[in-house]
Parts: sequence; structure tokens; C-alpha cells
Amino acid sequence: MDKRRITLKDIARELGISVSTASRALNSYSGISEETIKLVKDYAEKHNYVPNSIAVNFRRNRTMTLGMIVPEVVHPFFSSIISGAIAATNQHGYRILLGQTDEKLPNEKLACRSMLSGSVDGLLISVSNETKDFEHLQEFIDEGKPVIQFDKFLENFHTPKVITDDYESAYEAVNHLIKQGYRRIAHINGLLEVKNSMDRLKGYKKALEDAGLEFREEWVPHCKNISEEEGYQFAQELLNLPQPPDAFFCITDLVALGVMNYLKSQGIQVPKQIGVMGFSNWKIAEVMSPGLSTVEQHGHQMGMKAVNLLVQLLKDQSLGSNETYKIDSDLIIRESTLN
Amino acid sequence: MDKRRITLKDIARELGISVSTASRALNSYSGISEETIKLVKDYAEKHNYVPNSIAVNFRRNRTMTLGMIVPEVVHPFFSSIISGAIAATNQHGYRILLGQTDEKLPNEKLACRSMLSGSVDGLLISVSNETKDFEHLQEFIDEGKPVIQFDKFLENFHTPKVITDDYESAYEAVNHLIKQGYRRIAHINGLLEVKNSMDRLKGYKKALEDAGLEFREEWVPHCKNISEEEGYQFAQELLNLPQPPDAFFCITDLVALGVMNYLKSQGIQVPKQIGVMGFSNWKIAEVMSPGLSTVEQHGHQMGMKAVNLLVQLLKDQSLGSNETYKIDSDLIIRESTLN
DNA sequence: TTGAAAGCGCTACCAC
DNA sequence: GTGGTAGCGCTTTCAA
Repeated sequence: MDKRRITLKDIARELGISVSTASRALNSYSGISEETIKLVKDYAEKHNYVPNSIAVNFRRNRTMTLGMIVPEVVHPFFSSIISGAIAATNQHGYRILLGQTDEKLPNEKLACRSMLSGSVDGLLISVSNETKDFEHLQEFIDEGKPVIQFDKFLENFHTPKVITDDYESAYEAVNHLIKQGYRRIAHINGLLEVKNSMDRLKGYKKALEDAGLEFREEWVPHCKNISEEEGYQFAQELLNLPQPPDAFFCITDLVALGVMNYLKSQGIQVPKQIGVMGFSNWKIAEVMSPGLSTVEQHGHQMGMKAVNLLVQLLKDQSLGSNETYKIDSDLIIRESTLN
Repeated sequence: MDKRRITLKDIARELGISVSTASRALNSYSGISEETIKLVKDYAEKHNYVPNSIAVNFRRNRTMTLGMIVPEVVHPFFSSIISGAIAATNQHGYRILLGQTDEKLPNEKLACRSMLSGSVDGLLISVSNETKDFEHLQEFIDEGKPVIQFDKFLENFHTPKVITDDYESAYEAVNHLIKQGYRRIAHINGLLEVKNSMDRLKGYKKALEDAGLEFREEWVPHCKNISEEEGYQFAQELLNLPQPPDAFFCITDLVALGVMNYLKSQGIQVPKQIGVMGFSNWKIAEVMSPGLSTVEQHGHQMGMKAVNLLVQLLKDQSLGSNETYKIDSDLIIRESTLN
């Protein structure tokens, strides 16, 4: 093993030219004869020469690799973001180094550390629920490596951001419920420290307000894990309230599934008696019966946009500003809200 | 931008020692005084020294990065493999460079090329449907870089393989259908050129044979895209046969979903009139109604196993042999087959 | 149009 | 126990 490919030196020696000439010929620099170029390229082709990319990177002080850190790979939304990101990187000749945090800050720090100092040219990150400050991310900036935040972000960490408009999407979702005649709308939210949860909550509140509907704290429980179990649990609790809600706007489709399961277990009719709305448009939303109304977030597009932005910054040798790019979401209406 | 971190040279200069001493101190080599080690480490810590990993890699001729190529990231099975792989790489100090082929050979070749010559120390790959030969994979071997195939593999490319036992799993799945009383079992298969499809087909045939049941070619259509639409279509075609089947064993849960949808559209009762069995245990299998019986493939475990194998080969400086490691699968029984 | 040579940051070999 | 230095493969400046 450890067979080595031929190097520039080998080519130069065999062809009786200098290493620098060989290098220039392969890169088709100006000021080199067609003849030499052909000679070198043919030789390289014939002997299957591939430049040692570590050496090239070392010399050029870049890696043509983008770091991408997500909370969870096994999550339809994030995997579609990853897929879009890979597609876009390929177009630009970059590659994706992928890290995963499982929503744990220590994991995030580890992933960052392993990408610092030469492993990547820039970073795409969706921060974990536990992430409150950004020293570990600032290190990239300090190295002159641009950072793009997507989906889950820290507001006070000033980088370009690519996100779903959670406020607007939630507003529209709740507004749809209202138009369908639901009046006592609960919102199973996430942790308030997470920006996305907070924004969805704000959109929810605003929609209620604009419709002159009552906001009740007790109708807004907060999931820690955004799990099916929590959905089930909270549906049960809320429906046993003296004033139970008549609709549930859920932070994600998985939570909505838990809600649906509880309603089913109680023989409660959806959408007749209770309306249910999810968020994210996972495949399960389509498969549930009744079909779950939800919000499509276009993850693939988000991944592509984030990469395109980062590549542009790299091209411009810029760290970017604090702009926010919103990826349009779409309300997907299925049976679960068609009262 | 382009601020640089301090280098070994800086440390050496500031501390009035040589670069080599500084290097040895940081790596805690033997033959260096405790005093110097402390001095250097403290200084490094204080000035936030991080070794330039490109330089280290260049020097050591390795990258601590494993290439991973999958057909599709947005696929519950593959994303759980990726997740397991990342978890395992982190434990070993490696990272994952991720590529995606969309089941296209040209994409696979591109992904390979971009990982060759110094970008990764070894490769984990699940080949595309179009992949028939392996010159592009052989290049890794020729460079002395070990390759592990997982899930979708080329039999004649001799590397370690980590797979689901498709034959056995299919056998068990069909056997379960038989035990439930189904007698005319169809199998919606994939393309025969794909090893996994072929193996599941074999398992299916063997189960029928062992039970003395009839095998009918017309009951075994082949999906090109393994899609929901194909499931729907084939269910329709097969049920319009003079001799329609009374159960469907589907190559994947998504195809089973299509089958279920067709049956539902026709008011056919599952499992009463027709039994349906999927493969892979996606979340949709649990959500469908009736719940879909299927086969759990333990993707996370497969990803971890593949990485552990690769890391071991790297440690042993070996390219590995042609062994096959089978990850146990589990039959998950839900309503759709409980006749 | 080409060659010589420096040097990227680090490791490791050879002296002392 | 420490320093000096070669050199990994490549790009790029300077000279010719």
C-alpha cells in the first residue's frame, strides 16, 4: 500500500524541464509555449497525474472545503438543506465537511474546533438549542473565515443569515386556522430561548391579535425536545383544561403527530372538532390521516442559498455583513384544518 | 480579514527556543523537560495557538478525513447511516467529507475525483444504481487508501462490505406473510442489476419455495425509481391480473405507501383482503394507517460499523480483505400484515 | 518562454 | 534536552 501518484517533480525530470515550467503548463499560465503545454499535459494525462491537493491547499492556504454543522442529520428538513448545500458546492468546486451536534453545545464546539485552522475555508452553521454565545464561532471570523448562519441562528452574532421567516409563516398558518373558523387556538411551542420558537410564537400572537382573538398563556406549552411524546402529552393536558382549545398550531410536524395520536385515542374528530396544523412539511404530514396542514420550508433551496452566499464571500474575500435572507415558505393545506 | 493565527515559529521566537523544541513540547514527545513543556503549552494556550492542520496534514501525508458518498442524503436510511458515521468518526478524531450522487454515475465519479489525492484518508461508499464497474473506486486503492462499501455495493469490487442481509431479511418478511395466511404474494422489486434488489428477490423466492407456494413472474414488477407512484401503478396492474395477488412485499416503505394508497382508493381492506409489507422502517411506516409492517435496517449502526472498520484499516495500514459484515435487521410487525 | 529557488508550517532526523 | 535543518509538493517571484 501507500503507492504514491507521480508528482510534478517526476514530470519535470522525465520531460527534462523544470518544476516551475511543468506547474505553469498544467495551469495554462500565460507566457508558456503551446508546445510545452501540450507536452506536459499529454504526459500528465498518460501517467494519470493528479495534483496532490494537500500540497496545493497548503501552498494556497485554502482547502476548497466548506464546513457545515447541523443539529441533526436525521431530520427531513436538515437533510434537505444538506442535499441542497452539496449540490451547490459541487457547482463551485467546493466540498462539504459535515458535522453534527445533537443539539449539544460541547459537540458544537468540538465540531468547530476540528474545522478551524485550515480544514475549511468558511463555515455554514445552524446552531444547537444550547448555543447562547459565539466565541467558538467568532474564531472563524478571527481567522478571516466567513460564517453563514442558517435556520437556527444567534441574533447577536453578526453574520449573513439564511432563514425561514418564522414570524410570517406562523402568522399565515394561524391566520388560516382563524379563517377556517377556529377560535381557541393553542400553540405548542418550543423553548423560548430558541429564536425560531420565539418568532413563531410572535407570529401566532400577532395573528390572534389581528383577529381580535384571545391569547392565553396556558394554551402555549413549550416542548423541550420537540418530540411526538410531548405533542401527545400537551394535547392531553390542554384538552383537560376548563377552557380547552379547538385547534393546535404545532412547532413541527412530529409534535403534530403526537397531538393527532392523542386526539385519535380519544375519538376526537379532526378537523371537525379540533384543527391541527404542523410545521416543516415532512413526508409524515402527507401520510397522516387526516392529512396534516403544514408549512413547507424549502430546505434544499436554503442549503443552496447558504452555500452560494458563502462562495461569493470567499470570492470577494469578504466576511459579509449582518444581512438576513429569507427563504419563502408555503402554506400547505390538507384535511386537518379544513373545518 | 485573513488574520493569521500564531505559528510555531512565533512561539519559538518569543520563547527564545527552537521550532523543533516547541513542536516536541506541544506534542509531549519524550526527551523534553517538563519545564519546557509547561512553558510552551502555557504560551500556546494563552495565545490561542492552534496548529495549522493543512500543514500538519501535508507533512504527515494524511488528512484525518474520511470520504463518504451516498446516493441520497434526503433518505431516512442514508441519513441515519451518515449520522452514525459522524458519531463514530468523532470518537476517532476523524471527520466526514460528504458527497451525494443522486444515483448518477457521473456524479459519483466527480465526487470520487474530488476526494482523491490527499483530500481523504479512506472512502466509505454506497454506490449508485448506475455503477457497474469500479475504476473510479480502484483509484483509491491504487493510492493506498482503503475503501469500505456499505449497503449498495459491487460484488466484484473486493473490499470490506457492511450491509443488511437482504436475502435473509426478505426471506423473513415473506415468511411472516405466509404465516399470516397469505398465499399469493407479489413482490414489487427494484432493478435487477442492483444487488440489493436481486438479493431480496432471492429471499422472496426461497420463502415461497420453502412453503410450497407458487412463484409467478407476473407478480414481480421492477421499480426504476423506487417511488410511491410506481407502488401505486404496480398495485393497480397486479390487482387487475386474472390471478391477482393477496399480498405485496415491497422493496421499500415508500413503494408500500403507493400500494396502500391504491388499495385505499379502491376501498380494499388492509390487512383483511390484502396484506402489505414494506422495507426500511421509515417514520411513514409507523404513521400510515393501518401501520405498515416492515424491516428495520439499523442505519446508525451500519454507519458506525463502516467507520470503525475503516479507522481500523487506517491504523493497521491495511487495505482490508473481501469480508462482508452483516448488520442485523429486525422484522417490525404492524397491522398491515395481521390478517 | 523558461529555470532557479524561496517558502508555506510543520515534523523528524541528525548533531551536539 | 535542545537546536539546526531538510523536506513534504506545490506556486510564484525574480532573473535570465
